[in-house]
Amino acid sequence: MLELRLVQGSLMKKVMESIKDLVNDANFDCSATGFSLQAMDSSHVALVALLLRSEGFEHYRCDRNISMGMNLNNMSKMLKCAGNDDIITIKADDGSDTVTFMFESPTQDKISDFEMKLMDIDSEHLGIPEAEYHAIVRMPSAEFARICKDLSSIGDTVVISVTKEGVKFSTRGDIGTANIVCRQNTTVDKPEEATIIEMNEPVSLTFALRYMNSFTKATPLSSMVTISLSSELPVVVEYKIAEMGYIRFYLAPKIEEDEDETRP
Amino acid sequence: MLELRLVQGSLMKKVMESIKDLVNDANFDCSATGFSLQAMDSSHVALVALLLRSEGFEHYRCDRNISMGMNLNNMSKMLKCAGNDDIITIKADDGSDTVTFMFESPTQDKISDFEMKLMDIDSEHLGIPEAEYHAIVRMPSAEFARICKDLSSIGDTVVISVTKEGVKFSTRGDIGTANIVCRQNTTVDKPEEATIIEMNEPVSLTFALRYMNSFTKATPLSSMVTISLSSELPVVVEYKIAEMGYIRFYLAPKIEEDEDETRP
DNA sequence: ACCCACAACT
DNA sequence: AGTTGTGGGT
Repeated sequence: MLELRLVQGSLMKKVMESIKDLVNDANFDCSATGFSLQAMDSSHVALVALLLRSEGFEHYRCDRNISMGMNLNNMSKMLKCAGNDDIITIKADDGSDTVTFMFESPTQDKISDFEMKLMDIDSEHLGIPEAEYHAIVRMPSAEFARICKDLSSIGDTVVISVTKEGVKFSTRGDIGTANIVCRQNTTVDKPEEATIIEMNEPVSLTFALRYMNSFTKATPLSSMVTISLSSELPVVVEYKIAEMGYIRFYLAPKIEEDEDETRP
Repeated sequence: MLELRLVQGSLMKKVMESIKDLVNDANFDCSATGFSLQAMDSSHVALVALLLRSEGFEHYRCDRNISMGMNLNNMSKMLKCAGNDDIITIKADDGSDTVTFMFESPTQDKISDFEMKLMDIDSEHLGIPEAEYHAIVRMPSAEFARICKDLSSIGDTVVISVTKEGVKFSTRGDIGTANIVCRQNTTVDKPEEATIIEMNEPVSLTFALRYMNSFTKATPLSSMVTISLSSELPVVVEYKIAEMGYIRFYLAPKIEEDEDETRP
């Protein structure tokens, strides 16, 4: 028996909106620890890891670990039927092949329940090792989203370079080039606008903007984003979910090509 | 000679927006009683009945009963040219095959007139008998609209079931099922949020959501909607138009199919 | 009710 | 990538 009650239902709605464009089907794993998901995007390039800790729920009952395969598009359709102020409860009976989403309006005058078929999805659950990163950039999530969007109108990839002065986002395309530099600034009075760089050694890596732009769908979940970079490691783009956990996106860097790609 | 002057012109605009998606051409009937319309939707499944009583107009002159056939899309185009605060006057000369819409801006600084060709439309005017209904649900129109919209993302039809506890809207589709229950609640201090159920006997009927969603286009006309249900009778979805009359939509229930539709 | 932003479609 | 339509916020 599984029963998770989340008073701030809009949070679950936002989580779905963050993931559904990247991943079609995924297993949600429930244990005493919390509600989590790990999945590759449909083209097997990026990886999403979500964690909502049990302590963040108003009620969390999970008798035994279960893995529920869901079509995220369908799940998203149902969650869209919840009001932003609704309380959301996710229920599943043991051995059932369905999951139920229950929405309670704040006044309790409207109670909705939506039942969805679960699916069998085989997914290898990758252990993601904790790693030391060469550089960790923490900046306003809206600013990062704006940068990725802006750069993608010029080029397809972004080079993220971190020095101790700041972080530089660069691209190059048919119509020209673009460089956006964000200086470290720890505005003490406005922590929501700070850009903080922890750097052990300079790093410069190239990523596909298409994926970065998908990741920024999570922007409504947190005002800050953390970007962790190491050469030879996938970048981690993390949005903390207040009081509950995080959503993390992993993306392998592109191997830097020679300047002149046509050279033999 | 016909001359109807309506200071609250936005009301006529809203009326057109409510009907034009459902009905292409219709006769507007004018008599001493008022300005009315009765028409089947283009696929002859639903029926719209509109009444704007003469007393609701600031000036109402209708020398003899006339019926004016109009293309509602074209009429709507013209009415869209009226400002929301404009005074709208509808004029037609005896024997003329045109109708004129005149719009006066609140300051009287701008006077527009639009003339439109009338058309010959043969329509049988159905007498709609007053009926006793098994159940009458009165609820906030915005809530009803939201429910119809939400359910249509899951299924094509809605089962509306009324018991004395409340009214339940259910659907079923490929991705799952949905049930939304609204409890009766007569919040005395907020009559605009009340849900009131008058029930003589329980009733459960099935309707096409496509039509329900068309009906909810009338939501801007009234904060409340009334849904009258009887088995074997068309449902009536009514929006009162303040001080003037109403717009009513009729829709026959779907005959409940056997559980197993493939049975011989 | 109007304006802005995000999402889907071309 | 641009445009149009829809949904949410002020």
